[in-house]
Amino acid sequence: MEKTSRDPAMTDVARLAGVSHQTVSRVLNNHPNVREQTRLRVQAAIKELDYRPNRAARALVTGKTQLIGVVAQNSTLYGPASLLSAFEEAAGEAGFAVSVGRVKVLDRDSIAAAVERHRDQRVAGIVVIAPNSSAADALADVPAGVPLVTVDGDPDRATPLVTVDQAAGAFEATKLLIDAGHETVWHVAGPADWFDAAGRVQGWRAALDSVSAEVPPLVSADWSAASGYRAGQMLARMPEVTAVFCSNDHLALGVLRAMSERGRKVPHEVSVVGFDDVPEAAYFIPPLTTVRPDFAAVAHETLGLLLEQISDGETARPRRTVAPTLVRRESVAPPPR
Amino acid sequence: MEKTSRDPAMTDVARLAGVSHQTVSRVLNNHPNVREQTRLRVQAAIKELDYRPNRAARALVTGKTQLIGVVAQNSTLYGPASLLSAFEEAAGEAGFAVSVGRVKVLDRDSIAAAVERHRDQRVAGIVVIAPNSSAADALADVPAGVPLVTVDGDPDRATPLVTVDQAAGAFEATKLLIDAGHETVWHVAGPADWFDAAGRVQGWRAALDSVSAEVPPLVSADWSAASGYRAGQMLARMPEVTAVFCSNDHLALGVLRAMSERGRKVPHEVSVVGFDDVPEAAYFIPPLTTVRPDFAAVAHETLGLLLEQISDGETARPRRTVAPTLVRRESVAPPPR
DNA sequence: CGGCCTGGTGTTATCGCTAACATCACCGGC
DNA sequence: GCCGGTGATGTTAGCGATAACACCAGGCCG
Repeated sequence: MEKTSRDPAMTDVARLAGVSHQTVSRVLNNHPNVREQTRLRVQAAIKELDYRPNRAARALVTGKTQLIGVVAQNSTLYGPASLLSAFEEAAGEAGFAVSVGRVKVLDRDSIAAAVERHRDQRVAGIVVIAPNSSAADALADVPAGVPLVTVDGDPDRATPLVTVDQAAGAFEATKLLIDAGHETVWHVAGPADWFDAAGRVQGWRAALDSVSAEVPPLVSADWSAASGYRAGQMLARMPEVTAVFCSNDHLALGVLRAMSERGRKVPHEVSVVGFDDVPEAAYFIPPLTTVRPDFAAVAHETLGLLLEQISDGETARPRRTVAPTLVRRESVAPPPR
Repeated sequence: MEKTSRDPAMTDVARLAGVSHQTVSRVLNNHPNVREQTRLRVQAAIKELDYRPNRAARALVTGKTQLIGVVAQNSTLYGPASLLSAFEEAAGEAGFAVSVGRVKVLDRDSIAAAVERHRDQRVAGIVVIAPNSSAADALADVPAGVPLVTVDGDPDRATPLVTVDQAAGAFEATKLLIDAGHETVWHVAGPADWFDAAGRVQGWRAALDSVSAEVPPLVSADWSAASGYRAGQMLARMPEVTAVFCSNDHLALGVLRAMSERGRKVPHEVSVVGFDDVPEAAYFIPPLTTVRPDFAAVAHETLGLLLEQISDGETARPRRTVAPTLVRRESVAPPPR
C-alpha cells in the first residue's frame, strides 16, 4: 500500500543536488551567476526526479501567468478556425498555453463575458478574433490594462490589430483576371458587416479603377456555397460575364457549380477566382485559382504584438498586415473571343 | 502620477467587510457555517472592490487547477473541429478553462509531447481527440495518474472513451434506404484507419445483413469531396446502383455532383445519404438526408467522465456512447421501377 | 447548573516559488 | 595588507489562498 507521494518540489531537487532551492531556481531561470558545474548537478537532479516547476507557485509570486486567452466565435468557418489553430500552435512554441473562450454570437455581452472569464484566469494577454462589426464594437467595453490584440478586426479602430491584407489580395486576384484579357471582373461579395469581405470589395474596386475598367454591380452573398450557387445562377445567364472574383472559395464553389450546370465552361468561357485556399480548392473542378492568406504569419504577428505589450506595456507599431499570396491553378483563362 | 495599485486580495475584502480573510474564503467556497448577514456583508465588499480570487494561490494550496487540457489535431475537418468547439463551451460552463494543445500529426511523439506540455501546466485532466489508430496507439505511452478521456478513439481499448455511436447511425441510414424499397445500398467509406469510418462500415453492413441484402463491394475514399466525386463517377456509371450511403457529407457532396453531371437524378434515380450534417448540407442540391452526431452531448459526456475521474479517481462506466439522429431531407426516394 | 456539543468566527501554518538581501571567498589596487 | 568589488551561493520574507485547529457563545442534556 504505497502512498502516492507528492510531486517533487524545488527543495527536493536542491537536496539531491546538494545546493539551496534558490540555486535551483537560478538554474531554471537561466540566471548567469551559477557555476557551470553546479548547473550540471542541478540539471541532473531535475532530470532524475522528473521535476517540473509548479506554475501556480511561480504565478503567485511573479503575478504573471503563461496563459493567453483567446476569444473566438463558436463557428467552423475555415478562416477563423484556421487562424485559431495557427495561433495555438505559435503560442505553444513560445511556451504559452492558450485558453480558448468560445462565444456563440459575437455580440457585446458575450464578448465582454468571455473577456471577464479570461481576466478571472489572470491571463497574461487576450486575443480577440473579431471579424465583423458587432464584435469590433464590443471591444469598446473591454477595460484597458489587459494586453489585448484584435485579429481580423476593424481597420479603423485604434486597438492593436493584425489582419490579412484583404485589399491587396483582392487587387492581385482581380488584376490577374484583367491581365488575362477580361474587360471587367464581377465580384461575389461576403457579408457586408465582415471586414474581410469589405476589404476584398475595396481591393477589387481598386484594381478595376486602376485600369479604368467599368465596375459592374456588386453581387452580395454570405460565405456559403449555397449563396455562391444562387449568385452563380444569375451570373451564368449573363453572357457578358466572363470573369468572377469570389470573396471566398466556398462561394467560388457554388459559382463553379452553377456555371457547370448551365454549360458555361470554366475557365474557357468564364474565369473564376476565390479567396482562402481551402484544402479542397485544388480538387475543385477545375482546380481553383485563389488567394491564400498566411494564417501562420498572422498568428506569429499576433503573438509578437501581444508579447510586446505584455513586456513593455506598449507597442510601437500596433498595426500589422500580412500579405496574402496568389495561388494560380486552372480556373483562369483569357476570355472567349 | 497615480501608482497602479495591485489587485485586491482576500485580506482587502476582509478588512472592508470587517471579518477575517478566512471568512471571506468561506463565503467564496459556499461553506455552510456562515451567518447570512455576514455572507451578505462579504459579498457586498467583494462587489465593491471588484475582487477576483487568485487562482494561482488557490491552485498552490489545493494542488488542483481548474484547467483541462485538450490534445487535438491541427485540422479543420468538420467533425473534430465541432467537437472541440462544443467541448470548450461545455467546459466553460462548468467553470473550467480549456487549454488546447494542437498537434500537426497524430503520431506517438507529437501526442506524447502535447500531453507532457499539459502535465507541465498541471491540468486537472486531459482530453485526447484520437480519431484514428495512430493516435490511439500513442495513448499507450501516456503515464497513468492523470485523469484522461479519449474521444472518438479506439472502441477496443480500455481507456475511458466517449464516442458517437457510428454503427447505430450508419445502420439507421442504411435501413432508411432499404425501407424505401432499395434492394441494396452501396457505401462510400472514409479512411480505413479512422474509427468513425470503420464504425460506419460496420453499421452499414449490419443493416444489409439484417434483411439478408446482398453486400456490394466497399468503395474506399478519404473524407474529401474530391474523393467522393471520383467514387461517384464510378457509381454513376452503374445502372444497378440506386442507393448510396456516404461516410460523411463531403463525400456525399462529391457523389451528388458526379450523379448530376451524368444526368442521374437524385433522389428519383439514385438516393444518397451522408453523415455529419454539416451546416451546408441543407443547401446541397437536393438537400441532403444525413445523420447528425450530437457533438454537444459528446462534449458533455466527455466532461462528465473527466470530472468523475478528477474527483473520484475512478469511473464506474468508463465508456459512453452518444446516439446520433437521422435528419430526413430530400435526397432519398424509392428506387425507379 | 456544569459539561458537552455545535455553529460562527479568528489564528496560524503551509503550499512552492521568486525577490531581496546576506554571506563569504577571492581578486586587484594603492 | 587593508579595502572595495564581484561572483557564487545561502537565508529570509513574502505572494494569496485553503486547511487545521483554537476559541467563544449558546443551547441542551442529565
